[in-house]
Amino acid sequence: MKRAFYDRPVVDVAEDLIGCVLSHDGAAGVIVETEAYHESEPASHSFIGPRPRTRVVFGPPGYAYLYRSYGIHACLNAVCEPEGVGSAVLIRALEPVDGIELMRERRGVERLENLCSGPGKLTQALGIGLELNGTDLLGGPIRIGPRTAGRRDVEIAVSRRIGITKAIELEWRFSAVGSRFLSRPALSRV
DNA sequence: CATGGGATTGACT
DNA sequence: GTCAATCCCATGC
Repeated sequence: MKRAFYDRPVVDVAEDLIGCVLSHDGAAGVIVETEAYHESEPASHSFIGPRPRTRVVFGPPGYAYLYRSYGIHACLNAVCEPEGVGSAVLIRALEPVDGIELMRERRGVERLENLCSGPGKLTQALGIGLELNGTDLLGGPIRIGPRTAGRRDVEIAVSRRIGITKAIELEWRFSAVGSRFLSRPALSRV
Protein backbone atom coordinates (compact mmCIF):
# COMPACT_ATOMS: atom_id res chain seq x y z
CA MET A 1 0.00 0.00 0.00
CA LYS A 2 1.08 3.59 -0.46
CA ARG A 3 1.39 6.15 2.32
CA ALA A 4 -1.66 8.00 0.98
CA PHE A 5 -3.81 4.92 1.63
CA TYR A 6 -3.42 5.51 5.38
CA ASP A 7 -3.62 9.31 5.14
CA ARG A 8 -7.43 9.25 5.05
CA PRO A 9 -10.33 9.08 7.54
CA VAL A 10 -9.65 6.11 9.79
CA VAL A 11 -13.09 4.58 9.27
CA ASP A 12 -12.51 4.48 5.50
CA VAL A 13 -9.13 2.85 5.95
CA ALA A 14 -10.58 0.26 8.34
CA GLU A 15 -13.18 -0.75 5.76
CA ASP A 16 -10.68 -0.80 2.88
CA LEU A 17 -8.23 -2.99 4.78
CA ILE A 18 -10.70 -5.90 4.68
CA GLY A 19 -9.37 -8.31 2.05
CA CYS A 20 -5.80 -6.96 2.12
CA VAL A 21 -2.90 -9.24 2.95
CA LEU A 22 -0.89 -8.83 6.16
CA SER A 23 2.49 -10.56 6.34
CA HIS A 24 5.47 -10.85 8.67
CA ASP A 25 8.37 -13.25 9.06
CA GLY A 26 7.27 -16.18 6.93
CA ALA A 27 3.53 -16.04 7.53
CA ALA A 28 0.64 -14.14 5.96
CA GLY A 29 -3.13 -13.84 6.11
CA VAL A 30 -6.02 -11.96 4.54
CA ILE A 31 -7.48 -9.32 6.86
CA VAL A 32 -11.10 -10.24 7.63
CA GLU A 33 -11.85 -8.05 10.66
CA THR A 34 -10.84 -4.50 11.68
CA GLU A 35 -11.91 -1.72 14.00
CA ALA A 36 -11.35 2.05 13.74
CA TYR A 37 -10.24 4.18 16.70
CA HIS A 38 -10.04 7.97 16.71
CA GLU A 39 -8.97 10.64 19.21
CA SER A 40 -12.47 12.17 19.08
CA GLU A 41 -14.12 9.21 20.84
CA PRO A 42 -13.41 7.91 24.35
CA ALA A 43 -12.78 4.27 23.46
CA SER A 44 -9.56 5.29 21.72
CA HIS A 45 -6.19 5.18 23.46
CA SER A 46 -5.55 8.58 21.87
CA PHE A 47 -8.65 10.20 23.43
CA ILE A 48 -6.66 11.69 26.33
CA GLY A 49 -4.05 13.18 24.02
CA PRO A 50 -0.47 12.10 23.28
CA ARG A 51 1.23 10.04 26.01
CA PRO A 52 4.48 8.09 25.91
CA ARG A 53 2.57 4.92 25.13
CA THR A 54 0.49 6.44 22.32
CA ARG A 55 3.15 8.62 20.74
CA VAL A 56 3.14 6.75 17.44
CA VAL A 57 -0.65 7.00 17.06
CA PHE A 58 -0.20 10.78 16.70
CA GLY A 59 2.70 10.36 14.29
CA PRO A 60 2.58 10.13 10.49
CA PRO A 61 0.28 7.54 8.84
CA GLY A 62 1.41 4.11 7.69
CA TYR A 63 3.23 3.04 10.85
CA ALA A 64 2.57 0.15 13.24
CA TYR A 65 1.17 0.86 16.71
CA LEU A 66 1.51 -2.12 19.06
CA TYR A 67 0.28 -2.20 22.63
CA ARG A 68 0.06 -4.79 25.36
CA SER A 69 -3.44 -5.93 26.16
CA TYR A 70 -4.39 -7.32 29.56
CA GLY A 71 -0.72 -7.62 30.42
CA ILE A 72 -0.35 -10.56 28.07
CA HIS A 73 -1.17 -10.05 24.40
CA ALA A 74 0.20 -7.74 21.71
CA CYS A 75 -2.32 -6.01 19.45
CA LEU A 76 -1.48 -4.52 16.05
CA ASN A 77 -2.81 -1.24 14.63
CA ALA A 78 -2.14 0.76 11.48
CA VAL A 79 -1.74 4.49 12.17
CA CYS A 80 -3.95 6.68 9.94
CA GLU A 81 -4.77 10.30 9.10
CA PRO A 82 -2.27 13.18 8.99
CA GLU A 83 0.52 13.55 11.54
CA GLY A 84 -0.86 15.16 14.69
CA VAL A 85 -4.20 13.33 14.54
CA GLY A 86 -4.49 10.29 16.85
CA SER A 87 -6.19 7.53 14.88
CA ALA A 88 -5.48 3.89 14.08
CA VAL A 89 -7.07 0.72 12.72
CA LEU A 90 -6.95 -2.35 14.98
CA ILE A 91 -6.39 -5.55 12.99
CA ARG A 92 -8.64 -8.09 14.70
CA ALA A 93 -8.57 -11.26 12.59
CA LEU A 94 -6.95 -12.90 9.56
CA GLU A 95 -7.69 -15.78 7.26
CA PRO A 96 -4.39 -17.71 7.20
CA VAL A 97 -2.91 -18.11 3.71
CA ASP A 98 0.87 -18.55 4.01
CA GLY A 99 3.20 -20.13 6.55
CA ILE A 100 0.35 -22.02 8.18
CA GLU A 101 2.63 -24.63 9.74
CA LEU A 102 4.76 -21.83 11.20
CA MET A 103 1.60 -20.28 12.64
CA ARG A 104 0.66 -23.62 14.21
CA GLU A 105 4.08 -23.83 15.86
CA ARG A 106 3.91 -20.29 17.18
CA ARG A 107 0.34 -20.70 18.46
CA GLY A 108 0.56 -24.24 19.72
CA VAL A 109 -2.83 -25.07 18.22
CA GLU A 110 -3.78 -27.00 15.09
CA ARG A 111 -7.20 -25.79 14.08
CA LEU A 112 -7.04 -23.33 11.17
CA GLU A 113 -9.90 -21.24 12.53
CA ASN A 114 -7.99 -20.79 15.78
CA LEU A 115 -4.74 -19.43 14.39
CA CYS A 116 -5.60 -15.77 13.71
CA SER A 117 -9.19 -15.29 14.92
CA GLY A 118 -8.45 -12.49 17.38
CA PRO A 119 -6.12 -9.51 17.77
CA GLY A 120 -3.83 -11.27 20.24
CA LYS A 121 -3.87 -14.51 18.28
CA LEU A 122 -2.80 -13.07 14.95
CA THR A 123 0.21 -11.23 16.38
CA GLN A 124 1.33 -14.48 18.01
CA ALA A 125 0.77 -16.45 14.79
CA LEU A 126 2.79 -13.93 12.75
CA GLY A 127 5.51 -13.53 15.37
CA ILE A 128 4.76 -9.82 15.82
CA GLY A 129 5.90 -8.45 19.17
CA LEU A 130 5.85 -5.09 20.94
CA GLU A 131 9.37 -4.39 19.75
CA LEU A 132 7.86 -3.61 16.34
CA ASN A 133 5.92 -0.66 17.74
CA GLY A 134 6.62 2.38 15.57
CA THR A 135 7.99 0.46 12.60
CA ASP A 136 7.05 1.53 9.08
CA LEU A 137 4.36 -0.48 7.29
CA LEU A 138 5.99 0.60 4.02
CA GLY A 139 9.33 -1.15 3.73
CA GLY A 140 9.41 -2.35 7.35
CA PRO A 141 9.21 -5.91 8.69
CA ILE A 142 5.39 -5.88 8.76
CA ARG A 143 3.79 -5.56 5.32
CA ILE A 144 0.24 -4.94 4.16
CA GLY A 145 -0.46 -5.68 0.49
CA PRO A 146 -3.54 -4.87 -1.61
CA ARG A 147 -6.49 -7.19 -2.17
CA THR A 148 -5.61 -10.07 -4.44
CA ALA A 149 -7.68 -11.02 -7.47
CA GLY A 150 -10.94 -12.56 -6.29
CA ARG A 151 -10.93 -10.50 -3.10
CA ARG A 152 -11.70 -7.21 -4.81
CA ASP A 153 -15.45 -7.37 -4.20
CA VAL A 154 -15.66 -8.79 -0.69
CA GLU A 155 -18.93 -8.11 1.06
CA ILE A 156 -18.27 -6.16 4.22
CA ALA A 157 -20.38 -6.17 7.38
CA VAL A 158 -20.53 -3.21 9.78
CA SER A 159 -21.12 -3.60 13.51
CA ARG A 160 -20.27 -2.30 16.97
CA ARG A 161 -16.74 -2.67 18.27
CA ILE A 162 -15.90 -5.50 20.64
CA GLY A 163 -14.55 -5.50 24.17
CA ILE A 164 -14.93 -1.79 24.92
CA THR A 165 -17.10 0.05 27.45
CA LYS A 166 -17.17 3.56 25.96
CA ALA A 167 -18.63 4.81 22.67
CA ILE A 168 -20.19 1.39 22.14
CA GLU A 169 -22.83 2.91 19.86
CA LEU A 170 -20.35 3.59 17.05
CA GLU A 171 -20.44 0.98 14.28
CA TRP A 172 -16.75 1.09 13.50
CA ARG A 173 -16.09 -2.63 13.21
CA PHE A 174 -15.75 -4.13 9.75
CA SER A 175 -15.68 -7.79 8.79
CA ALA A 176 -15.77 -10.00 5.73
CA VAL A 177 -19.29 -11.41 5.38
CA GLY A 178 -19.45 -15.14 6.01
CA SER A 179 -15.81 -15.59 6.99
CA ARG A 180 -15.02 -18.52 9.32
CA PHE A 181 -12.01 -16.67 10.68
CA LEU A 182 -13.59 -13.81 12.65
CA SER A 183 -13.02 -13.28 16.37
CA ARG A 184 -16.82 -13.14 16.62
CA PRO A 185 -19.58 -13.28 14.01
CA ALA A 186 -20.98 -10.05 12.56
CA LEU A 187 -24.56 -8.87 12.55
CA SER A 188 -25.43 -6.20 10.01
CA ARG A 189 -24.02 -5.66 6.55
CA VAL A 190 -23.30 -2.74 4.24
C1' DC B 1 4.58 6.27 45.27
C1' DA B 2 0.29 3.14 45.31
C1' DT B 3 -3.43 1.65 42.96
C1' DG B 4 -6.76 0.29 39.28
C1' DG B 5 -8.02 -1.29 34.98
C1' DG B 6 -8.02 -2.80 30.27
C1' DA B 7 -9.12 -2.53 22.07
C1' DT B 8 -7.96 -10.61 25.36
C1' DT B 9 -7.43 -15.39 25.71
C1' DG B 10 -7.85 -20.03 27.31
C1' DA B 11 -9.06 -23.15 30.88
C1' DC B 12 -12.62 -24.70 33.51
C1' DT B 13 -17.78 -25.49 35.36
C1' DG C 1 -21.49 -19.56 31.01
C1' DT C 2 -17.51 -17.78 34.53
C1' DC C 3 -12.93 -16.27 35.72
C1' DA C 4 -7.89 -15.68 36.42
C1' DA C 5 -3.48 -14.40 34.28
C1' DT C 6 -0.27 -10.43 34.00
C1' DC C 7 1.94 -5.75 32.98
C1' DC C 8 2.51 -1.14 31.64
C1' DC C 9 0.78 3.05 32.27
C1' DA C 10 -2.38 6.69 33.67
C1' DT C 11 -4.20 8.69 37.54
C1' DG C 12 -4.53 10.46 42.18
C1' DC C 13 -2.78 11.24 46.77
